Amino acid sequence: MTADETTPTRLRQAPSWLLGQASIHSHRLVTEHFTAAGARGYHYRLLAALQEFGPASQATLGRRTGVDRSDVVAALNELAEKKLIERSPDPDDRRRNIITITTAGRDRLEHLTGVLTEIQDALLAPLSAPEREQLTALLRRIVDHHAAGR
Amino acid sequence: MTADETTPTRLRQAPSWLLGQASIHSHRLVTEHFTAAGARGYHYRLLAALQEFGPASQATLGRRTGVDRSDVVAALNELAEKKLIERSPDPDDRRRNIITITTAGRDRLEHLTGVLTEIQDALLAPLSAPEREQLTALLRRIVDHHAAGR
DNA sequence: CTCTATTCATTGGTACGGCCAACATTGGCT
DNA sequence: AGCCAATGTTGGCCGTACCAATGAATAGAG
Repeated sequence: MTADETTPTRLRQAPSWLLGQASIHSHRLVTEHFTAAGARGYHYRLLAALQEFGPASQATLGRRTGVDRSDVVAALNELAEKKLIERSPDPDDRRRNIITITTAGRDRLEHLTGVLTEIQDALLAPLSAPEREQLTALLRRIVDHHAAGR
Repeated sequence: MTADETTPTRLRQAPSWLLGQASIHSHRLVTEHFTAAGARGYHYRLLAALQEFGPASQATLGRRTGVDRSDVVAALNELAEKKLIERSPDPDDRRRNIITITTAGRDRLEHLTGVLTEIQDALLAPLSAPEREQLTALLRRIVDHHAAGR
């Protein structure tokens, strides 16, 4: 057969490897579905933050979404071109821009959220509902643990 | 407080997000520890495949480790410089190179395997032993599922 | 046995995500 | 007034995953 495609045991055993591989598949799904919808990960993150917490400065958006300040700039430029957000100077602090989501932005976010839901289903296809929750809970604990250290 | 750093609910809920975040932390741990040891992910994968399955062509190595053929070239160049592998032409098929792990390569692999073990511990710190197995099993099923479709 | 398709190593380039350094502007604190 | 911190922005780096194209060489079909 294709013993040619067997993964070394040392790798198969390591959770870090499994995590990475799973993340690759996940990332591929997200990229495929999102690019088909004309978006990418950063866009969704920023739109979601704006929708949930309302207008904010770019720095705050970066903190909420885990996107670097410098990358926020580029992503917002792209979103602004598509009229999904608006950038206006903050009168109370002239260093800042106040970013606002537009109606078109909300619509796009809703649409993308639907896409995201499909993605989760494809990603977790082999797992039952309780197993999915189990996995989510375990992952959340890992993420929280490592996020705690800043 | 820093409601400034709250992640949007839509993201926190998505397993793809959690997977990605966990993978980032995992990747950071791997990178830190490995670069401290003078290696990187690709090196370990290739050495592990050579150790477990013996000498192989570059294409085969790529298939076994999930590394693109073109990236295998670069990684093997680096490993060859450090005398951890040897490249020799295949007399039976002059298109191929036969890659062999050296004694130094085996030593390095053992050392890196130790490093990897430490990494797993840091990564899974918040989980109990049975929880770690649970997570590993769930991840494995996801990875296998998506790897099946090539 | 020839012709075609496939495989191989290699080069070079793309995309995306995470990250860092620097800079000028502006605000807060004392 | 003076210093430190925060902000937006530019420009860059790295790692990982990819894809396209090339020339050499082999395998398979006829």
